[in-house]
Amino acid sequence: MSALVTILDDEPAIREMLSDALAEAGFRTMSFGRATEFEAALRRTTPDVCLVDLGLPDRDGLTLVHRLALEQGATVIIISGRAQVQDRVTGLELGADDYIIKPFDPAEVVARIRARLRGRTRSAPSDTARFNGWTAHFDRYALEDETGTETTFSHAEGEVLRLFLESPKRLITRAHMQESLGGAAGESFDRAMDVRISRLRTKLREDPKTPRLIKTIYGAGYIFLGDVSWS
Amino acid sequence: MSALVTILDDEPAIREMLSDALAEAGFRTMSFGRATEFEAALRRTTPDVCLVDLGLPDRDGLTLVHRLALEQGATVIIISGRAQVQDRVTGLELGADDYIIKPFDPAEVVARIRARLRGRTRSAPSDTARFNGWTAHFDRYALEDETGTETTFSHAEGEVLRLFLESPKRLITRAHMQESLGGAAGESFDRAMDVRISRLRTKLREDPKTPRLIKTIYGAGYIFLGDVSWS
DNA sequence: GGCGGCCTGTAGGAATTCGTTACATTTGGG
DNA sequence: CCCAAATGTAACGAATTCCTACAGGCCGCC
Repeated sequence: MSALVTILDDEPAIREMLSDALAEAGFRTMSFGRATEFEAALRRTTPDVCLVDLGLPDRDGLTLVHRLALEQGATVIIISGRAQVQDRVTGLELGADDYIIKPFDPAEVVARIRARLRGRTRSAPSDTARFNGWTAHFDRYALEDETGTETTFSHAEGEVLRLFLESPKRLITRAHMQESLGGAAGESFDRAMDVRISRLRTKLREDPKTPRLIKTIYGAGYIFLGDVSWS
Repeated sequence: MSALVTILDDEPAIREMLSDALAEAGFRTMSFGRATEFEAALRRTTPDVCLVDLGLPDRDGLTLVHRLALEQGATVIIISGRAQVQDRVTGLELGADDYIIKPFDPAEVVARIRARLRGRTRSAPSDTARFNGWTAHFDRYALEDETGTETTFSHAEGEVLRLFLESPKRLITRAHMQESLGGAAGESFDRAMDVRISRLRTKLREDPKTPRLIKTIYGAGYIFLGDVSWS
């Protein structure tokens, strides 16, 4: 599945230029002219990379970047006409992953997006993860207690657990989850996901009232708390 | 443990400028003027980030970048005087994580290194705020008492609380709040905000008669009193 | 083939979140 | 002091999510 890149810029010409170049490079794209539209879309899906113009009419761009990058853990590339070094430094320190100055060449934007996507999967694929006293062995579908007791989990449960462990402390939208789990565009596949998560919560011995590891964000998705280390 | 950054550049002045700036920023540094020295050092240590100048006397820089980035999995930032778009694109496509053009500002180099190190852990850093005996844990949606007792708050309540904590002791107009909370269309969204604040006040155990933290400014908006410190 | 067990999606009711409505209360101007 | 506008809050209801069955499918075993 190709990566999803969002474009947030108030100038239609720039949106079009970017989305053409990105589509030709093989990315899926979504364009927005206003921050509010963009934020509405974020409730339904999780982009792999967000291109954000700082000069927005309806919102302070830097605040948006901060929330995207630090609160939600998204990958953010700022595209801005402000070329001062100080602008770039503050943008990057607020959590942006890259900073591109207008006017730009679409080819460079594509190359920088690819660099960000590449860095994500560089770590060697491994199939055991430790988190908060638990150890998940994906090779033998077993979940190990802190006392060493093992419970097995099914393939479907493992898919959900892996998704959570690969993006801890980040919001995972239902749409993104549905896409990652190969969920056909089923109309009521939501319920199936609910059940998968419910069963996973049971195996993790979560208290339904106060979940410590898998937290529900009403109307948005889920977030996995817990400090994960792969090996 | 601070991160290790290597500098590979044939000009001593640039090496010194970079290593000074990086040391001041809290990194450990190692400088090299020739690729062969650098490669010898690589056999003994693994740097977190490698700064590489392309114009080296004893080796083709791009080949070195390619080997570093793709075969060894290192994080590479190219620093080059070659400013053409095509140079940047090929450098990034050969595996570099970033490309900085000479002349550069050391502050931007530091910011870009930090961005690379930050991107390594996909989990969002914990953001918590302390104020007047309370501790708000936005990552797990919990509000902690001065005695350590925790209450959870919902997503909507968290949005309001975050807005207050980001601008303490400043007037927050209803219009600004409405815009920040995404409520775009609703004309009678005012009531919704009132209710959100009411529920938040209940969780903060505010006495309705004498609010200590969230003060209402009749006809204008709200002010959050209290000394906030983020971490 | 038939039986039983495990996995997994579907269904429907319970529980939660949160905006809306309705009404009480407060504020500030005349 | 009176009134209209602004604000607080309880109660309701729509949307969303959780959970307990239940059914179909797949596999192994007799």
